[in-house]
Amino acid sequence: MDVKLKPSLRGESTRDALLDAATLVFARAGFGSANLREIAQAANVNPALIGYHFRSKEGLYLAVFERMVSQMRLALDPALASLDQLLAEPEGAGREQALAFLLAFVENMLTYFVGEHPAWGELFVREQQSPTQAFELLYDGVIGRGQRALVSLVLKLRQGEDLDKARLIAATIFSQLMLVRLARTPLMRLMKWNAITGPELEALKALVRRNTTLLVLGD
Amino acid sequence: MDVKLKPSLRGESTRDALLDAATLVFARAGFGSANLREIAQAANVNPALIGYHFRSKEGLYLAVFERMVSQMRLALDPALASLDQLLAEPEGAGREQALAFLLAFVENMLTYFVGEHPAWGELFVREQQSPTQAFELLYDGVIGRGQRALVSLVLKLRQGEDLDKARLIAATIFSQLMLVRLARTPLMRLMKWNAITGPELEALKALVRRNTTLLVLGD
DNA sequence: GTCTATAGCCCGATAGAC
DNA sequence: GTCTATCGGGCTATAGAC
Repeated sequence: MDVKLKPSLRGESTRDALLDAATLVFARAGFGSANLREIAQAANVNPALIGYHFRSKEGLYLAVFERMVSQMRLALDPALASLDQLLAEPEGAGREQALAFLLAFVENMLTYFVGEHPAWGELFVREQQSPTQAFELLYDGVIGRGQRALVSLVLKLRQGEDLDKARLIAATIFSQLMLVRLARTPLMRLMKWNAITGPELEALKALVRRNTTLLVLGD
Repeated sequence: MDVKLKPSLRGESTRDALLDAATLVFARAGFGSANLREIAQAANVNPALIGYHFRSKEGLYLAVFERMVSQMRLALDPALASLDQLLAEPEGAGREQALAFLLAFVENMLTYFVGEHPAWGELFVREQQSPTQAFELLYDGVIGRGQRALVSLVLKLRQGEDLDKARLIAATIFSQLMLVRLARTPLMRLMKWNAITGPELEALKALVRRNTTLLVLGD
């Protein structure tokens, strides 16, 4: 009777260990340059188990994104739900709350990708730059939703704005968030920073708040 | 007497063909995933000649960046020279010209990387995201100079501004330019574009002008 | 589910003829 | 300078024992 009661307790833990290690290695090296032996070693797991659990390198890569997207949605979905409430208010009302919401939204994304989950930030950027099959998972799960949220907020704050212009403004706000991931090295040289931890992150948050306010309210 | 008069006419042309092909392949695949046989085939050249002309894959990669940087400087250096003249004017004078210069500068960079040399734009972004030895060539040749130029312009337009804040504003302006390279796919989906050619590039130029003006003059 | 062992492939580099 | 041929190493995937 105890057979199959916990059919995969051991399997689950090696699966998770492989996903953790793969997240880091794929983030650093990208799909093509990542090495399955290295991932297995970092996970303290036999390399052949990758084939057993994920079928192939590509299967492992996609599983990393599936888990990442579902985790991201735990943070994103509640925010989107409260945004829907905000947007339900009549046209002219709630502009102040909309701005506050927008600023909190971008600040949280910055903290999330830079401070809390840098490897996810890397994977996120890599797939946008060189999309693979995993891009669809990302787009359906978080990118598309995030874009629509930003566009809605921009429209709420700029009543009657042209839709294309609102979209471009939203895209600009979004792109700022990747400044740190993308241009990390030149940024650190320019600022004479040795790392991006507490104080540097605070400076970036203040910058992003300022920029976002200007971009969404300006002209 | 005619021996050695043109010591490398044939060699030069295969060298150039290899550099042209390598630029495209490295831009698309990155250093690690690029394939020397594919490069040789695209250049219509025997694969063994890569070793002869560039010693190794890494040698070829660095040669691509050396050529790219020297070409970029042909466009950048005259602009920086005229900027020096502008900056030589007394503190309060020349603000209008400074803004015009800044807008022309970012617009030209956008045209350069998006419309004229997309592969260079790719290589440029890749090295910032994952720096290798080639990053030093880029930084000394163009990135560092470009950063300093942007910071000078920001300071000229915001007299007495805190240096760190001026640097961060300059970095933001710079990051916009990479929006297209970095977030090409999600941007095109959001805007429902099929390609980024004439009209789309014009829309982006207008956006970057607007954003830059707001970012450099705001609050 | 996990392990060992290895098949089979692709890649960068280079020796050596021309 | 260019070509053919190949070496040696590293990679993913998998067969088969436990």
